[in-house]
Amino acid sequence: MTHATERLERYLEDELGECRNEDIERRLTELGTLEAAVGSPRVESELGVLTALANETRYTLVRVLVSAGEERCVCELNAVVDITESGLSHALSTLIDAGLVESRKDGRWKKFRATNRAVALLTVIEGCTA
Amino acid sequence: MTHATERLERYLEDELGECRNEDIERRLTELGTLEAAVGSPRVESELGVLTALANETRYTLVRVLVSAGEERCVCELNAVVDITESGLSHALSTLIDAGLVESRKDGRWKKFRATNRAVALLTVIEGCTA
DNA sequence: TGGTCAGTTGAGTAGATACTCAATTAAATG
DNA sequence: CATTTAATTGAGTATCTACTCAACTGACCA
Repeated sequence: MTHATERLERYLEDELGECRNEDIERRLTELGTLEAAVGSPRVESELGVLTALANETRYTLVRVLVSAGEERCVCELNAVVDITESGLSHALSTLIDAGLVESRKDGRWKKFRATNRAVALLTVIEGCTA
Repeated sequence: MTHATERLERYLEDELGECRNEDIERRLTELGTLEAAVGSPRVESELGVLTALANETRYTLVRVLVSAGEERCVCELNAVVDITESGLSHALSTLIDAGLVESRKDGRWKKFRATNRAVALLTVIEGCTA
């Protein structure tokens, strides 16, 4: 029995008054169920969205696009983040992969707009953060 | 005039038909307003929450605590993430700093529970992710 | 059709991050 | 009071990430 399981055993003794092997196994199963409640490809996708947003440059871009409420050209976005053209392109591509922005070619310019997903997320984040 | 501003000038010429200096300045101001719409300490706090969630270990912990719906002991959480006791403690401390979990000492055990903020965020993330 | 321009791509790198290990704290217990 | 135990802290490190630079693609225009 591992160190961690021994500790869980002592904890269950405290909580339940006694602790048989089946009590430990039941609790471990229960915890495993909570963890696996949603499929792992889904968690991967959720983590992808979170990591895309969890960066000052990208978060600023999404915020600007969401509050603009309409599409903006790369050359306009270049004015709001202190980064090279190349870095901006990398950032926007990450955001597209995460489904947070969409893009469209317009003549010689390329325009980006926030997706519904981005709007929903930013609304809640702003709403529930102190 | 910088390279970036020259490009914005050409873009505005395309968009507006003509472009005087005041047109460029107006657009730059408008973009700056979008960016600064919310104070920077607030953005910092939002980014803090996002970076806390944007990690597989911590995201799993929050998900387990949210779906458990009640407090869980460190020794139980140890069973759902493949990490040392020390690593788990670091992770939980990051989550507390971000206001995503709360803790309480109970005898010799320490119990953690998800905050309302965590519940709200996870609900939206799960809801709007494919 | 050669040049310019908007934007992308990929390699390289400095700095950030997520762990582990070892030492430590603080509480319960004998 | 000494020991055990739950959990934390801090230092060290391997890995990851966000950027820059340089080279490139493809569209537009002279």
